[in-house]
Amino acid sequence: MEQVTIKDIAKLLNVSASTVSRALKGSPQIGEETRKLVQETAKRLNYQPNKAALSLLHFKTRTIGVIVPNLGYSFFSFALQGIEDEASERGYTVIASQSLESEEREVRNAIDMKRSGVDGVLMSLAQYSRQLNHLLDLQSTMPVVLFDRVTDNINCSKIFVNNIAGAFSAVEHLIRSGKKRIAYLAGPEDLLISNRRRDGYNMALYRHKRKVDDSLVVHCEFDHDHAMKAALKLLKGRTPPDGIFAISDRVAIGAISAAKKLGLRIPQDVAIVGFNDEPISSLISPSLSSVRQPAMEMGRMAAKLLIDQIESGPDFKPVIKSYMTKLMVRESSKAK
Amino acid sequence: MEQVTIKDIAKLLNVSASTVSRALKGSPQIGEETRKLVQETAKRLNYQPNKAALSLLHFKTRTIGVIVPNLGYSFFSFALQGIEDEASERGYTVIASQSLESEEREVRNAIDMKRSGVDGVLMSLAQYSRQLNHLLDLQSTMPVVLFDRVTDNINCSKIFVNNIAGAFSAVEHLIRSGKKRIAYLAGPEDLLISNRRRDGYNMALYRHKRKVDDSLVVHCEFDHDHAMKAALKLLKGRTPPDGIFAISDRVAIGAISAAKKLGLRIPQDVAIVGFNDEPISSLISPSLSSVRQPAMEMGRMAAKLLIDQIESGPDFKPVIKSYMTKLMVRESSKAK
DNA sequence: AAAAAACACGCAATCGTTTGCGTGAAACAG
DNA sequence: CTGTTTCACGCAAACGATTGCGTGTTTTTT
Repeated sequence: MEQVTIKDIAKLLNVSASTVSRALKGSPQIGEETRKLVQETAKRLNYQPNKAALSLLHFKTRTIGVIVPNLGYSFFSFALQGIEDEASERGYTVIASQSLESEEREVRNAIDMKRSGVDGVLMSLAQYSRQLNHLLDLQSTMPVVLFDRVTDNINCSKIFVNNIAGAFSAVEHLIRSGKKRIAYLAGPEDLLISNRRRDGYNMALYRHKRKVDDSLVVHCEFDHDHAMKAALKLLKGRTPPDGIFAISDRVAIGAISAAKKLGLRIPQDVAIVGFNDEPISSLISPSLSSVRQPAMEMGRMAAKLLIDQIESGPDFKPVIKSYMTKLMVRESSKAK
Repeated sequence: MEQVTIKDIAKLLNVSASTVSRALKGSPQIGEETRKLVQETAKRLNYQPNKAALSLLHFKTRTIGVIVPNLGYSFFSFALQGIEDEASERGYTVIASQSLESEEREVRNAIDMKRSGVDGVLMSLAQYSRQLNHLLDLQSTMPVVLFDRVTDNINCSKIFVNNIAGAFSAVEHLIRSGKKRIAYLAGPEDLLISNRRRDGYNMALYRHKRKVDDSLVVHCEFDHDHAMKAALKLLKGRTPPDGIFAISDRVAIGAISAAKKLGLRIPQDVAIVGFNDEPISSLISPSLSSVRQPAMEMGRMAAKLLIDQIESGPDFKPVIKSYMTKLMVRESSKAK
């Protein structure tokens, strides 16, 4: 019931607490017999070192914090899975929280993390995070690693996918399916991943000698309603697109809604490709083509980098790591 | 940078650590002047009490654990939001983990929680949890509260929706829409929420003087493929249903896929109603009718009960609380 | 003016674990 | 037989915060 302490073992075996502590760590200072006896007793009593005592001693909690926009986005819940796996293997505990795309909440979460005494924080920025003071503040106290929604304005380890290549593959696929006017349904104007994907979009057009038409790039927020309105505006224009590349699956689904509302056939009249490959995307109708990211793997790597940095001291230099995406072609963009 | 301790303040003001501690808590034992001086200095230096030291002293970590099947299910990510809000307000930290519907993982998570020294655990059972030893074990050490996926075999506080009434409203709605043969696409055989919803299903049929046909109740797992196969079997039977009530939205979406595969019109040939009201349900086509649960509120209440119990000692008696659902009627079941 | 009460604060132990230093006993060398 | 290592372990301090008890000073009471 109550936790077994080192003192309990010491009393039981008539040795001192120091001896027990050293025996458990296999210190050569302790005799063979005593060591075995202690180790066996510890196992028998199911001894678990008291975390609070260790924290107090080492100023380390062996806990990492995770702040993501929304765990309901399956990209993040998969990433969290990878984070938990890596952390658990290395003896760390994870505390996770959601910013719900709100900067205020993100700041509050960051403060909470600091107060909880985590050893480091893993973060994916909220859509509206502009002030990065809370991040800088956090970083002055402990290691911080960014993943997925990163920013150039912070110098730290970062994990993300090759957004340029991912967008390139999606747009090239639309071009090869015979689409002539391809739009990009982008995220907020200064969101890095949105602009990187725009670079990929532009590159694909350039490579295939299409001219870039800025009126085909429309910014919207990550929710369904904004996305649908933005798509409606595009599709009702004078020269509507016949292909849409969307920054996320949720935005792509907004575009599908818009197309259906206008009576357009997908993919004949307008083909649509999303990003993230949410599980739901293969289930809706028409099933949605999407760019898949290795979410779990990215989460695991982010956690690995963070823990490496925590354990390696201050002379750790930031690592930037990008992953390749994979285009999943489905009905929403299939050439007949 | 480094955390300010009570000793730093003491040294700075030339008083003892005891005085600082007492002054910060407003003890009457300390003189007016000293108290104010200490409190101001503490604020100025941004003093934060060291959690590890407090844990060591009180055997409390002010941390609660959460184990849910999958944070990618929006019900759980919403519930987690409520949990985090309540916990944060009361000065608790939350560590969350996912069982991914696997009992083995659930057990591992429970062990991790115990080792992390949480003060209590909030849990929603994995689909396949049968052995409840890990739960009993956990409960022998600390308070445990179950929510949503509960079981009768553990005596503790529980939070869930009125599954009977929720199912009743869904099935009654199908009956009133003129459907004659209504099937129930259930979850695993011995899952409590599945059986409660079946009770509601039966009640609605009984109330409207329909006879219950056991061949219309089919069990399946919570993923899309199992659901689709089960629905196909139902719909290809000799006397197929013209209405389907599914245990979850994901299962309902499986049923929609099945219906589309068979060329059936929704809702004319077969109407479909799900459970959980995931955000995606209103976006797909046809939009899915669903029974909504107040997820955030439930999470908040579960956290409140858990923390109450943690803080109230061993004479706490379990509280069972159920919430009402709300039927959201959409295209998949709309009577023309 | 002496005794008693009130006040304001410090000392030291405590929680569990680690670790530098010290110590008694056995083993060994000369 | 004495001096020096080596071995195997214990003592005590430290990490930060709390709290019962003690103590010196001031104020009040008689």
